[in-house]
Amino acid sequence: MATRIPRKPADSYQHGNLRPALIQAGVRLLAEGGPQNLSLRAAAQLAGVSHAAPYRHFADKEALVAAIAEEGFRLLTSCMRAELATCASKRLADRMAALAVGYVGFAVEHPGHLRVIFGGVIDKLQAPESLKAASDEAYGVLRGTVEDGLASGELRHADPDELALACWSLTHGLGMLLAEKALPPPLCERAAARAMTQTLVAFLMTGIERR
Amino acid sequence: MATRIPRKPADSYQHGNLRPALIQAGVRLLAEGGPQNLSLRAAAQLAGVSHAAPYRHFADKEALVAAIAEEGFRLLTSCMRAELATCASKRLADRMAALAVGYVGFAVEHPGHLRVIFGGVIDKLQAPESLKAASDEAYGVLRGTVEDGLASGELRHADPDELALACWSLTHGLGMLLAEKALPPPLCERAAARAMTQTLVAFLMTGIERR
DNA sequence: ATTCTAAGTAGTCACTGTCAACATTTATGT
DNA sequence: ACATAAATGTTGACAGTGACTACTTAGAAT
Repeated sequence: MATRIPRKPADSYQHGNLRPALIQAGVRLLAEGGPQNLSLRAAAQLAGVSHAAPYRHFADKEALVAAIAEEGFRLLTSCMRAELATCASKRLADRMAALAVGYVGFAVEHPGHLRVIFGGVIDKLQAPESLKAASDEAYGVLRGTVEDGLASGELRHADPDELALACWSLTHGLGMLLAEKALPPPLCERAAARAMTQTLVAFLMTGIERR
Repeated sequence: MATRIPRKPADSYQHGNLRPALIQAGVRLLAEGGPQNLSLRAAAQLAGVSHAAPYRHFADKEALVAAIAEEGFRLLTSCMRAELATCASKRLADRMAALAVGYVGFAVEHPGHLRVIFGGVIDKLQAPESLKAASDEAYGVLRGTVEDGLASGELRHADPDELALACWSLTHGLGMLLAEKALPPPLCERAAARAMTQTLVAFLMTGIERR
């Protein structure tokens, strides 16, 4: 249960990889027990270093949380891009479904990151610039796909931000509910979640496609 | 900023209303600073009692959180019911929009409750029975409306749970994003949020209505 | 009026975030 | 090569927090 996060050299004084190891440990603590389960000391212990070592890499706890959030956004972006890449179809509906599958997959497989990003743990108003950039890039993937759909005439004429928000909301809501296990367990299986995501996105797409 | 929560008698030894006062204080702490900002001691201070007084009313911090969650579900249910009640139309699309407006209104005006319910703060697996009941009742409002729509033929033939989940996901996602201020500020205004909710639900309804 | 009980207080312990002082390893300049 | 600086990690300390126990007080019951 309490697997150590390996340090590079066998048992040297220096860890060699402490920063990423702390992030990884933090994510695990988050995923296992929610926001209150995340402590710098516990993360340090998981990484196999002393309780004050984290301060060589993070100014304070908030900085660690921000780093987790940033990694989360990058992960989210890459999950969406990966699904888009494996989507052979050029149809917008299929591409939107792929995007959503990537998003939901991220939510289910990285609940720790998700909680940090959307659980009120970070103060978005005073977040570092790099975090906002990572966030914008994730939204950009969605926004870009919607714009493609508008350009190709597959989407009905409407405010692109409204269309994007509709997809985002649906997908985000489903992802959150799955990650929080607010839905019946069978639905939380990977395959079931994937199928459900495609079904729900199809519902929405029918509503916003050009007729 | 730190308004005291009033006690019944002027300055008596007994508070008289400590339990609800602590819940109220907890909600405020949650809403202001996220899950890590909630502490029993801070709540006690807001209520104007000593640090151990809460233990006369709550077994531990988790019990306070559970009480907040339960109140949250009841609030959510009543917000949805209230909007449904003021909805004159019998059209399913209008009723679903009203439901969503109630849900989103709850999210925006009670972010503290929302975070407790859906922020991984409580362990849903070992939550008290009353909490599950309150949760089921909230879902029941949505589920009931969907069933009405199926019965009246306004909804296309599909699994009612899938249809309900589509509405729930969209609404929940929008509510979460608004509550977390992940969307541009103008959208977080009450009127703007209401309009956006109606727009997005209309998108979805077009997709799941019978044609 | 006396007594009983619910409600609040004080004190304590373990854990957490944070900082400062010290130690060790690695990198750098000559 | 060697001395020295910078980076990284450790130890120890302090205040704030959750949680528990023992004590005190207000208010109701008899």
